[in-house]
Amino acid sequence: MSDLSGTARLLLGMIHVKGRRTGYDIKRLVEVSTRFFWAASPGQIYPELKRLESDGLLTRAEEPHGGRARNVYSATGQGEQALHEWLTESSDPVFEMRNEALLKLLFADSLSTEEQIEVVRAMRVQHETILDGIRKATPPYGPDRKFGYIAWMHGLGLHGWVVDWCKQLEQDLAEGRAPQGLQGRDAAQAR
Amino acid sequence: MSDLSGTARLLLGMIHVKGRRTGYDIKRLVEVSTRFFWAASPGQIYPELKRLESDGLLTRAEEPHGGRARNVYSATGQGEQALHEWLTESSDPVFEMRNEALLKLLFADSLSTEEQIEVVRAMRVQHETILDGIRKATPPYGPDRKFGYIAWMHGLGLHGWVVDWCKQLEQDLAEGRAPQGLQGRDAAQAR
DNA sequence: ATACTCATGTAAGCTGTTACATGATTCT
DNA sequence: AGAATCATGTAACAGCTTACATGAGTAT
Repeated sequence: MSDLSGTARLLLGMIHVKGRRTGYDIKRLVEVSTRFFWAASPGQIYPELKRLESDGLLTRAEEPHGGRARNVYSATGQGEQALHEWLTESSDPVFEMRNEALLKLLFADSLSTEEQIEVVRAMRVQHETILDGIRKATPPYGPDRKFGYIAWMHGLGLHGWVVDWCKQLEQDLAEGRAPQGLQGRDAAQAR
Repeated sequence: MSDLSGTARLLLGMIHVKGRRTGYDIKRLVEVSTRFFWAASPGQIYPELKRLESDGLLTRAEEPHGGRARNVYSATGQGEQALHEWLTESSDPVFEMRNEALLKLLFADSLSTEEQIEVVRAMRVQHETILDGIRKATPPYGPDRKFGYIAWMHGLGLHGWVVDWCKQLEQDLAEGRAPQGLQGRDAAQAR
């Protein structure tokens, strides 16, 4: 299994697909691309870049812009190798979710119908906001970056699905209909 | 905003919908229900139960079973109130995801087609496994626990969607077809 | 007898966020 | 002149997992 930290995977991957970058570049890239499925804060990015340099996976070039310091990192052969090992390793990938709206929903039986609908509405709005964030980040990926586009489409599809699910539930709750209506639809869909 | 910790929300909610429980009960409930969207380990559950007791949100009853210690926790009025406040508060709920397979996919352009397909396959298998876990936990929720059923259906639908998405992508990659085929389908779906 | 489940907890350590600190450059 | 952006970092803290430790009851 790969001994790269989560942040290291992100950094090596970013530098691999985007070319030599500064910590600040990567911070911005994360904000518009991986944020919703692999977050990283500056407090992690900068120290991890240093660590990867001292481990020989990255090299650093000082390229100040005027009097402003600037460290541009590139992958070494060892770094590229570590990246490829991680990408092709067969241990199961991390998948974690923290979904507070869904947790509220799980405990929502004793709420009033209005309060229940409000929980679902908040959940929908949240995923609509994420959807907007993804749409804004229209991937500049050409034919050489097919997978940037694929990952982007995945985000649209996934959060779009959730938004539709919420809308359906909001309707069912508002019309006092038991969400058995969901049963047929989703059971078939989820098979 | 609620000052309850993430684990506190889970514990109060569980005790609210399931009635008085031990830490061990809750640990098992988490394993079969919230695990995939709100995890909690024993190392968090036991200390947090104590904390909630000393904060007056839970009461503890010692009910040893033979020589085996057993602490059964119930919600106090204050605890129920804190739960209701959390459920109805309007600050945006936590939503976080960590999806390593998707991160790999984002960086997969330089892999061979076989390696690319393997990444997607691993992703699919992972969500199929989660789907199995959810299905096994068939919710015993009656008409008084409608939302247990709703949350369960959400899990089936969501992970089912991902599995279908992976299958489609696997096919497209295997057939050398550019996943433009996805474009029409998902763009419409995601609207 | 042995293994599994019930039951409770602690300690070490890793990961990650938030907030802060600093200062230069560029845009309005 | 002032605000926003570029650019790098640190320190304190919160959250969570893993591994360990302990022991009683129950099923095979």
